[in-house]
Amino acid sequence: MAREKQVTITDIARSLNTTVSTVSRALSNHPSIGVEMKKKVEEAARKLNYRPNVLAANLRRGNTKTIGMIVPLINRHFFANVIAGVDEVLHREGYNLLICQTSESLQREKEVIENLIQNRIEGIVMSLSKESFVSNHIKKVLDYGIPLVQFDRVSADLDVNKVVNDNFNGSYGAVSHLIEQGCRRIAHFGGMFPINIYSERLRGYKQALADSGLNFDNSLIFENVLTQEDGYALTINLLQSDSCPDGLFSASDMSALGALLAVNKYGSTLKKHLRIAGYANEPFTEFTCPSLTSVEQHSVEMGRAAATMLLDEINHSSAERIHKTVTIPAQLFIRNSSLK
Amino acid sequence: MAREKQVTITDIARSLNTTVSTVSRALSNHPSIGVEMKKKVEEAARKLNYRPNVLAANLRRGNTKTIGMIVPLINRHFFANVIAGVDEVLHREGYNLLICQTSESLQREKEVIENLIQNRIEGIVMSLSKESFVSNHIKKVLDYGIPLVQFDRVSADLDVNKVVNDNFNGSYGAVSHLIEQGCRRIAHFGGMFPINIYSERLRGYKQALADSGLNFDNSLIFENVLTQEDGYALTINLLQSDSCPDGLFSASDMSALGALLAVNKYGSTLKKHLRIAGYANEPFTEFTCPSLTSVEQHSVEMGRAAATMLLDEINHSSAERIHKTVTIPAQLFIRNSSLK
DNA sequence: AACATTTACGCAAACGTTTGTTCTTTTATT
DNA sequence: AATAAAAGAACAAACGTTTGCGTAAATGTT
Repeated sequence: MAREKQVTITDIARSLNTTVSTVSRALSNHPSIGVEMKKKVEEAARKLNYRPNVLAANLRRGNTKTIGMIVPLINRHFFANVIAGVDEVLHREGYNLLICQTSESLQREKEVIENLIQNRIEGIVMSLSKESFVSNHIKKVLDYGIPLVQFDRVSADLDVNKVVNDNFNGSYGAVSHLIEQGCRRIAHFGGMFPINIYSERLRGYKQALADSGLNFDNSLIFENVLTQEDGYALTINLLQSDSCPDGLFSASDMSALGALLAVNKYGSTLKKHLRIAGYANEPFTEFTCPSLTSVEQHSVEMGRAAATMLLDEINHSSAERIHKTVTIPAQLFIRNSSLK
Repeated sequence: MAREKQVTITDIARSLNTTVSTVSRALSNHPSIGVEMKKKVEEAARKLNYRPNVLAANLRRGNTKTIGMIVPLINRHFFANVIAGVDEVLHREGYNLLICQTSESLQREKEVIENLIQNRIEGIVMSLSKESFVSNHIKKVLDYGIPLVQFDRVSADLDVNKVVNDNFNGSYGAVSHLIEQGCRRIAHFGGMFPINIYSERLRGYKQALADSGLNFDNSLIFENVLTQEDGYALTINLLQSDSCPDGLFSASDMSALGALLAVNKYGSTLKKHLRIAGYANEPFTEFTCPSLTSVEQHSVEMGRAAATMLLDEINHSSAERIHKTVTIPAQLFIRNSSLK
């Protein structure tokens, strides 16, 4: 508000008895300005403590060098790492990153999208909130001609650039591993199945069972068990039931952790055991007792890939582009929780 | 680049045979515009798929509603949480957050500061990189009249708003706890001592020893032992020495974890034991074997406090302000690693 | 009925740049 | 020495808003 008068190129021009156009070109090292004039301008700029106003520049030339990023929660390990990957390649190319979090709310997602458009960001990389089953608000981005790449939680019904973890194979590998370890009744703690990542993990789970000739028991599949608490409570139930499973593949490390703690606490007294595998390879999985088998998603790499795709679309904006889906391989980290 | 012609208030004005000023005021619900005109403008805006160009608006009215945030690493648990806290209060007040990471490089820190100034952010909340022992580049921010609040790693020699964890008391409490548990020779794994947080933790450590009448052994203090690897290697050395300590207070959970793993592996064969406490209360501390005693820093709360201070300075910009330091209490989480 | 006030809107300048065009001076070409 | 070309710099418009001021018509006051 009470910002003291900015010093502008007009001030520089006046101090040198020249014009703004000359100063502007001098500062951007334009060839048609003499080397002597450039020196003088640079010195005057320094002396006056001048800072270019990039708002004005952006307005004039019609591009902000910034791209918008939308994540459900900024401080989740996974998202923070994707952000880091995105920032890495974007910063290298001179772009700024405007980061917004939706807090898993569709309403907020709509708001931040509007906000980003109005801020004239040049592209968006985003992951959907848990409530985002519709995609009208995403279409607005496309209608406005803004390059978009979705990552992780993506819109199944939208033809846009996407980068996703190979949830199917990640899941398939984890479940196959449990089977190899002797599991015959494997439970699955999933997320909300309409969301692509969770449906894919479920699909991988089913396929692995099928390919091993194990029959599939719907009563062993649980939707929306993603937290430590839910995993803990549900596992206690399972351990007490007569048809207790002997393995668990969880779509979330948190609920896998809950399960692990439940087994630690009640397993021996109930004479039941569960071999467990989780998903996401959260930092703690290495240190639990026993250590937790999990699937690494290479989140930083996902961020890099997303940013690279976006930049590519921004730079080679051939009218109608073909939208690709980049799949980042999943990697199973076998630890003690799943071993015999 | 090939951005299709923007639709502007000029287009709206033309479509209604009125002027841009009327449209502008109508859109911002100015009282001197008739209700009927407002309706027409809003409808035309919707019909034309108009989005205000906030760049232009910002340029004109001389304020961007965005503040800059500078962190060493965006995907560290601690920083990600502070960011979340900052974003929470800033978003609530209608501000955008431009986040930059320095990757612990002073050079990058200088660059992003310049960049933020040039983007005319209205304030900065930042934590220093590990290389930032000088503060000329920070002074530029102040010289330019930009409200600044530093958090966590702050400049000792600068009179600015700060919010810091109570590192002294956090450390003091942890060491006192170790002493209560019977430790008599307590080692300290520290960071780089010129950095305020690490010097404070060292100070708390020394004070706790002194207050318990324990004598202080310089050979038990180690600078810059912050990683799991360093903690692990160093602890093995300690376990093998004849003057092995019986306790360890680490300024980092990572090196505390390394120590814990080293003790797990070699403690029994070497017939040595260490009670351990770390700092930061990283998510994994709860799940290690044994679980790791640590000090919680309330990172989200730090972020909220920092943002609140910043907003306060922005809004009540009385020419010369008194700069405060807000101290967030530390909280000791006692777990098994430190118990007898 | 004459004037004052209010309501609703138009005019034009300003924010700080960038950039196409024009103009003057210097240097090269013949 | 006359002319063409190149170099260096100035002019002015434009980017899309906001906002102070002016003004016509409508309403209120006496």
